[in-house]
Amino acid sequence: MSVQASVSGSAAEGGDTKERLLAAAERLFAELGFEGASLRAITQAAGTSVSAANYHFGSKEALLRATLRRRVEPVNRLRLERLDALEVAAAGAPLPLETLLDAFLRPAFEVRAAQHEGAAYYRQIAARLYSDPPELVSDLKRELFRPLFERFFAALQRALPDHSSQAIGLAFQFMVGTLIYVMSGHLEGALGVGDGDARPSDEEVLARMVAYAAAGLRGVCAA
Amino acid sequence: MSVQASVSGSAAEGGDTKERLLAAAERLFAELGFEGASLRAITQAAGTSVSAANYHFGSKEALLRATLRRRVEPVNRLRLERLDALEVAAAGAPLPLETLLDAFLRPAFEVRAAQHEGAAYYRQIAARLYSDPPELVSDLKRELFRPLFERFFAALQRALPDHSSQAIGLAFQFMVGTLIYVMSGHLEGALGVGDGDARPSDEEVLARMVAYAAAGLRGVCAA
DNA sequence: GTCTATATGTTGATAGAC
DNA sequence: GTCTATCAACATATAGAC
Repeated sequence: MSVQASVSGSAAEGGDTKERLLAAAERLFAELGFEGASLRAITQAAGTSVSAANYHFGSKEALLRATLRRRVEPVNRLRLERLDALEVAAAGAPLPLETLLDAFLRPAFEVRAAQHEGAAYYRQIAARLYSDPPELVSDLKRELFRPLFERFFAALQRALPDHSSQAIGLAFQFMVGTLIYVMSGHLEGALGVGDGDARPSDEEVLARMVAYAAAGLRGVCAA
Repeated sequence: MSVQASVSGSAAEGGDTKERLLAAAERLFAELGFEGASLRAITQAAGTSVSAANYHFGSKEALLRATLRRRVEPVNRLRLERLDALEVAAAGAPLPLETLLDAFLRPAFEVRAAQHEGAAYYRQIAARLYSDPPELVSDLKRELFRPLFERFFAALQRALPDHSSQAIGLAFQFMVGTLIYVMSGHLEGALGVGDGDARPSDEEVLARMVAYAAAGLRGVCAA
């Protein structure tokens, strides 16, 4: 009965169509951009049809938003879980700056490393949020990042009580810019980073980023 | 003779076709991305035809590279001029870190501010270099940035003699990520930056960036 | 140098069978 | 849910007149 139904048809090949579409869309959007990746190429890579994609997502734009949300949400959830845990443990005391920055930065590296096949494409997803047509993603950006930003901003203000909120806000954005750049894979092939000898590991890059951002945040007021 | 020739034909409307094409392409590539901006839309905005664009640039891809080169080259020229002048004045002594960073960062702001109508679109040009299909721009990136990078990297090593070259290389890339983010206009509309009260001026942002990057570079070794 | 006209392919979305 | 077939619109590039 239901066994026969699940075996018949094209759903039998393992993995449901919706998930295959998300995976293919992620890869092709990352490689070719929103306009460059045609719905036909995506659905062909997913082993399905254009109309199946429109059935599941309604439009190409909605498919883009679904791919972005799928990757960003777990990172931000992890960030907030870490921050919650740290604040509970600190029992009201301000968190050390390095600890706070690590809670914000590390999840991006962890989730990227945890993607099996998506790892190679994950790198460009964050960048797309900042280069694809704003009308497609600005609402999504607000939805995904506003609650996160407010929590970390408040924690930074407690960690740096002598800083103006403008200085903290700017420095926080500076750090976000660095993170997007690194997550987009621009360190690979960057001139002068690990030239000749060893390319730095994720762990090295993260440690340097925390040190750089912490020093930068502390020093940003010496303007 | 030549006067008549210059008056007749469609070149008389002021501003030559090539320049109008570059201006229109810049705007539409910035707004819609490489694939999103059609050659038809660009040539129509420039008041000319598709075949004129292909005559002047050969292909849509070459037109993209020309728009990028047109904006990036003056910035890098200015950077190198400043660095040359500073090193001559220092007569062999290492340059102060803040001075060096200012020479790298300020030209980006200056050139952006100097564009009359291009200013609104300039912001996304740098970002496009880092999100458009790599095969279209990676050679161009190397051509435009390698000589620049080598000069500034050497100057940074002299300014920070106790830092490893890996630490300097990474921190330099961190700063580049911040600059691209800021030049891409993501500060505008960023949550928590100048919310309510005054939005920071270019001069304020630049001063904060120099202070942030200088402190970050000095502190990046405390990993 | 610039145009009109056109060749040739692709796009996103939908209608309707199953 | 997924398919095939089809639509109107649009793409890039070129040919050839002027």
